[in-house]
Amino acid sequence: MAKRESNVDRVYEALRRMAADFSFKPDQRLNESALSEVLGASRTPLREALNRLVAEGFLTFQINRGFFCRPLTPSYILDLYEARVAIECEALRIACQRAPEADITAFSAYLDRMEPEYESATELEELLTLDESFHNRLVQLSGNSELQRMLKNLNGRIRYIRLIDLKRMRDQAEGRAPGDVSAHRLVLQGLVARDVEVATRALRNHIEKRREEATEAVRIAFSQLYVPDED
Amino acid sequence: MAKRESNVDRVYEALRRMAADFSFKPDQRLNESALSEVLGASRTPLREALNRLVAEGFLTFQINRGFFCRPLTPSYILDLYEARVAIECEALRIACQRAPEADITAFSAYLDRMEPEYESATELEELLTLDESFHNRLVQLSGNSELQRMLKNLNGRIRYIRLIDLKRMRDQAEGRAPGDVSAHRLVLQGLVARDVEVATRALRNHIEKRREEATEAVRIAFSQLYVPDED
DNA sequence: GAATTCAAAATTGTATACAGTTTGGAATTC
DNA sequence: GAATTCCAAACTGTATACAATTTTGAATTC
Repeated sequence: MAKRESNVDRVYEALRRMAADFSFKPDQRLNESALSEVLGASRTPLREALNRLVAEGFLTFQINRGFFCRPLTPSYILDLYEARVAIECEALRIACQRAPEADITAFSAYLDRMEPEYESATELEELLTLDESFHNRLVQLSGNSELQRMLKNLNGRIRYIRLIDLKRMRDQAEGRAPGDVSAHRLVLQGLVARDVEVATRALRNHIEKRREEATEAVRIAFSQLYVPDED
Repeated sequence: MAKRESNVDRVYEALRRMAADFSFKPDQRLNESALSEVLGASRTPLREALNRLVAEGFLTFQINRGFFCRPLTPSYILDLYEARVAIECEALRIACQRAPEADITAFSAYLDRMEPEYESATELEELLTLDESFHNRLVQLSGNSELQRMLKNLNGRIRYIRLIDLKRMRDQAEGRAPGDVSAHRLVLQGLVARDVEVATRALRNHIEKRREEATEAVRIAFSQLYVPDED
């Protein structure tokens, strides 16, 4: 009965969540002693986890000054979404070319099964998890572990941005945030036909549309957040 | 006079090099005490560096059993090269669409300047560095830091494979390993014309051709390396 | 002689101590 | 009162010690 999760893993997960949610303010310096107390671990495992997060792009590091929360700028958001396009469209291309017919059928069935959940989801977190799940499964169809790893990393860093976006959508459209079901259907249609051009065009359009909305949503959220702090 | 490099950075670089060169055997378990002695640092900074390398995909980790060298399988090589296609082709697409004319001109001049070096390079390391440099600069033209980060990571993990490939090429073709100058020129032509389709097709073909050669080279190198070890 | 048990040795996991560096603010200067 | 100096407090960097876990191999069993 070997332990499944190490203490470092636990600390890492907690920190990743805090970094993704911006529980730390952008550019904030992280105090190791305070964090180790909050997380119930000494500085040794804490720093191991922090080093992982730096390598993954969640945090930054300066010698003798420690670890910092990453700032959230429009160009950073653009970079992340463009990277998503790169990863997902290439995965989709590969899937069109060589995913087994059975896997595509299963993917199609998955989308059918999820559609009602999409339509009825009320929690933003739930909606986001469903959306992420669609994209993760799409990349899984490529059978490429590196692309999956990269998408997982991007999703982790983009999650908070998407929540801001979804929140704004819901606030605007009396309580309904769109689930992108139709956009996902378009991608699936291209995949089923194994038409690389049609499928990737649909996916690219979908992600880029989301990027524009998210950038705008973050801009608005920040303009409301960073009101004059001076006295 | 702030120090530029921390001890962890130094240890990290040394370990990354060892991992990339497969100074560790595939799947080998790394002994922390032995490594810390070799690298002249205690286990605390050593483990911080090892955690970074796990996050970057150079090593793997098992709880209570420590750090392991990553095995080098054909499907792993395929994954890495496919990820390169994803990153580089999307970067090229972005560059075609919005790189400043001046940057493209400078890139073209760079290729002109490098061509003689390519032709005269004798060391494999030198040739490889020149080739990596071309691809890095190409992705820089996109202005996307995430894509640059991802390519840097992939290049680090793929370097040893490319060396095996170049070595085999040179051995086969009496002392001349091809510098891919003409393939690079084709990509540049597409970029100068800002023709996304032409440019990305040339780049994709180039990388995929390299992948096939590299996979074969590694297969041969390993069949010679892993001769019957039993007695 | 193959499988099993078990304890010693080796190895990893982490708290802690302390050295080295940075930070913040009081004292000083102009 | 703005700028500068300097020192104490806070914080990071890392060696080390020891606890927890895994590995190894000798002894034992069938």
